[in-house]
Amino acid sequence: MSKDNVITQLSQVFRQYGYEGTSLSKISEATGLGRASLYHYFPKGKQEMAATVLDHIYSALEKDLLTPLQGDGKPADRIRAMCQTVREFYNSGRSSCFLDILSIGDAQTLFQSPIRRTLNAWLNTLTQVLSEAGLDPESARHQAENAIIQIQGALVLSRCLGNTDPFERVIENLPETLGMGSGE
Amino acid sequence: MSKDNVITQLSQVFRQYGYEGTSLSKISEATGLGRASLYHYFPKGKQEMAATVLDHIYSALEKDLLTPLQGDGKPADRIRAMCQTVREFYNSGRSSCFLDILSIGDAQTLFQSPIRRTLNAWLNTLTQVLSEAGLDPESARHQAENAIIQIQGALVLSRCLGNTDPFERVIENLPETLGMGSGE
DNA sequence: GTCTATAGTATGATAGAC
DNA sequence: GTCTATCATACTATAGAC
Repeated sequence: MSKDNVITQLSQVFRQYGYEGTSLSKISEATGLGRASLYHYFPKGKQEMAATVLDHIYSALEKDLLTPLQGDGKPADRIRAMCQTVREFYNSGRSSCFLDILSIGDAQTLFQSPIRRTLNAWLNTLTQVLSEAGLDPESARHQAENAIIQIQGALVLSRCLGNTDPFERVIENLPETLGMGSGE
Repeated sequence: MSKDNVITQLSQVFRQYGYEGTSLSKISEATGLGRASLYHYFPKGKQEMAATVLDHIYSALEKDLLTPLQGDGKPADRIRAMCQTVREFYNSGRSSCFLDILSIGDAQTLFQSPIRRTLNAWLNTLTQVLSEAGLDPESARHQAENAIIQIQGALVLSRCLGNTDPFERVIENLPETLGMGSGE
């Protein structure tokens, strides 16, 4: 069992149950490893597991979202590509966001710096793209925030209702919401 | 110590720590009651405590939000009143939403029906008001969803960033986002 | 109505065999 | 690298005194 494989399984448990709701027993069951075996990969225990997950999230964000967003296509095309990646990442609205989940309770204090780092990276990159598309700095920043607000809100609504329609609709309409319906 | 008083304290703990992150010790500390004393008010224990909180949320929503929304003023005025109530309820973005928090992990299964009941009541009432304002049924429903999506998303963003600005901005702009800037 | 005491279980973590 | 066995602690919940 490779560490990357373990982290992937780990992530799904944390994202579903949250930090305090995730027990080593649940992780043990999900990975097939005994509770004690997990300490081979994560000597500092549960806290290190969640921190590692957040680290992987940041890397994935950078690789699959931020780098493409900084590409050289039309801004509108890059935004559309982002929407597709976002849809896949959140499993069409069936999976929650780690940043939402891991910003609750004691986890908020424990992981606020990686959470803010990740969120700010996304916000800043989006702001830059929207600036390139012609928005003034303040509007660009606000629209970047609006995009993430809509994604997060749609995830919450879809989770509460047990229905992916709100998420799908938000993702579908996000490009034109940001003022890039078809052209640049 | 009245039961209503206990419920108020309870709510703050659940909303901050989530269902699994809330221990009877934390509740005991917040209320000043011994762990065992809590069973006098809630014989079925922790699960009944959270269920009671959700029940209170529903009542508060109905009384402070839905009834005013169904009043006889202009739709735009009623929406603006809702925004002010929402701002107070979420403590200007410093407090999380119970529906977000209690839809995670095992709590999702335990409380999905009161959560959906509450959310649908809000959505349906908002849809009705937006219909009165002249929107066709489909648009009214979508705009109602959009309002709640923006509120929930802004709460998540503000919580993650430790900054109430996004929430404040969303609430400020919500009326015009819904197409009722100043007039009808 | 609130308490002390405690039962029974689950938790995160460690030691050490293989 | 994975395991069994175990520790110390925290948890939810209950019994019963006052």
